[in-house]
Amino acid sequence: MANLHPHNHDHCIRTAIQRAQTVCEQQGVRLTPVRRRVLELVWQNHKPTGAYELLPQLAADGFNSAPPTVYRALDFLLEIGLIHRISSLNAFIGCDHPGGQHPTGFFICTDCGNAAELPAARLQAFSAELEQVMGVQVASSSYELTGLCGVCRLKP
Amino acid sequence: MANLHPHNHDHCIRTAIQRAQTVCEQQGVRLTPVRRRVLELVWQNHKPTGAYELLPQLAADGFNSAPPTVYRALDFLLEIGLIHRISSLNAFIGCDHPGGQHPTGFFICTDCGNAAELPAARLQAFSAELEQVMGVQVASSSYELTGLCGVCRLKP
DNA sequence: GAGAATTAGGTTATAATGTTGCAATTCTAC
DNA sequence: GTAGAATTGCAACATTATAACCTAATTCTC
Repeated sequence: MANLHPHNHDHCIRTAIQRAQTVCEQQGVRLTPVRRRVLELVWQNHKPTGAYELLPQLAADGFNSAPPTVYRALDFLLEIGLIHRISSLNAFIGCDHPGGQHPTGFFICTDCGNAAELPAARLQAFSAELEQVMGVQVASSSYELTGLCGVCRLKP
Repeated sequence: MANLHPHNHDHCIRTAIQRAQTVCEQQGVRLTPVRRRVLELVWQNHKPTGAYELLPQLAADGFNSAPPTVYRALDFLLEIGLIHRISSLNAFIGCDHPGGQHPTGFFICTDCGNAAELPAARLQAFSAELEQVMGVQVASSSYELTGLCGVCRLKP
């Protein structure tokens, strides 16, 4: 729930970038300037962010800013698990704990707009339970919840 | 898993429409010709169906077929829980067990394209578990899984 | 049953989101 | 340093969804 509460924002971004670099080195892929900048922007917004919101932000930095540029960067980041896509919002958000492939899951507060990643272990367990019960073989999954977060539910 | 296996298709559609009529009467809303036809088409396709796929199908029946017509009908059907929206596919599919509001959840086979609704009770339980653990209040939820269904995973 | 209020549908245009195809450039490995 | 691969630039286009405004149908109230 860390990201539903106030916190040191710059720190978030910096560590996210550092982790990204590590992951990219490990996987032998390139964190190019556009890709890095897109990742920074996604973390900077710190809320689910649409691809088209990133375009002007990229342009402001002197980067090329046509849709394919952003989508290619986002696809790359999705691919190696540095961000997630929240399809009910057509939006993207930084991954809390990149490194391995894990199921996507978010709670999205309808009041403040923040999104908190769901505990991967529980998602994994539930997915396994469903595989069992339904006799299927799960390849990917995404769970999206909306409602009021711990902070907003206590507001007047 | 009923709808991942061969079955009497016309029967599906007929019962879906009958249930829809009941639900609409109960809720005091109108199942107008366009709405009914859209629901029939969604069931007829029997796979997640995009709004724009419905347009020519509606046109063939002599109905008006502009995007707003279809979206209005789909919104109505969503509202009263007769269909679900699968946002990772931008598609719609008939609800197995309409009547009450319940969490949306589907397993989508990447091979045959069929979608099976997840057991609502388990979704409900998992959602409650997450509410507890995360201290949030859930208003809606949608779980979308992909992979191989029981039939397709046994194919060569 | 007349008239007001509500709900539903028709029509046109446009917004928002995402993709394709190809040429130019940059990087990597040898 | 050169061939091949990966990345980016660019222009056009495809898909999905909504806004705005008006007309028609239905329901409600008296």
